Amino acid sequence: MEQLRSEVKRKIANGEFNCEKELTLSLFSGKWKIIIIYYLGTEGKLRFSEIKRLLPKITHKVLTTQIRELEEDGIIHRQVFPEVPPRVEYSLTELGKSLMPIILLMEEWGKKNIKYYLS
Amino acid sequence: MEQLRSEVKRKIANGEFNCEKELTLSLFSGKWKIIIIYYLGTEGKLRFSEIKRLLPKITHKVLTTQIRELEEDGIIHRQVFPEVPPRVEYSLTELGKSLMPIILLMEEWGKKNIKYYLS
DNA sequence: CGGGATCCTTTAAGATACTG
DNA sequence: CAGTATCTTAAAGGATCCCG
Repeated sequence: MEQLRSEVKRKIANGEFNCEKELTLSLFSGKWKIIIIYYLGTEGKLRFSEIKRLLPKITHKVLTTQIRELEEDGIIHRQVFPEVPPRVEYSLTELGKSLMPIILLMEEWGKKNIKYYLS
Repeated sequence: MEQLRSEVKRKIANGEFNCEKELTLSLFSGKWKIIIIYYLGTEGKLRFSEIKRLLPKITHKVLTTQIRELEEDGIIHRQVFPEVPPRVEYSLTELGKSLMPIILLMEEWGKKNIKYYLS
């Protein structure tokens, strides 16, 4: 993997994590990150506008930020096609793909236990 | 389980979750929550001051807040012993215990992949 | 189409002091 | 010992506008 210039790296360097699970959790910490990773994991690759369509309530700028951070953390890969208008496709890196079991477990837990939070 | 008056419940009611994994993730979302749940999961039960000792950098007030939210979300149980000075013991509820596999998977992922974020 | 810059608002977290 | 109240700070998120 190429060199990362990520927040995670900075937090490790500054001793801001108490343990490794906090590192993992920090990768999901952003209002839309887990669902972006999930969609890329199930769809394979998606264009910027396709992700945007899947998340109608996210704003353009926020999607850009979330994607950029995931990229800096080595979770997603960005491929630019030099066309006009530009086309950009996103996909999970191998590291990103390895997060899928965690996400699926969270999905499963949520489906099973949401009943405790209803009404 | 007794009635919950939690943030999660409110977010469900307001349609703030896109999917069930976001519900699950929200339970961990607080700077110290995952490690508090983890310690209670491994230690069984802990007093307020014991948790505080395990997390030297947390402030008194923030610990109170994190604990209170976890309690409202049905993740931890609070038992007060009517003594002077007061003694309060915290432990995971069954719902809280069921989160442990997710946390352990995150811990494992972090230990395995932290190398990508070092140097 | 995808992205960056600026400004504003909201929320979480931290500091501090006080209480039964 | 455990908890509450108030104030301040910092960061995330969101609105809007402009650009190749």
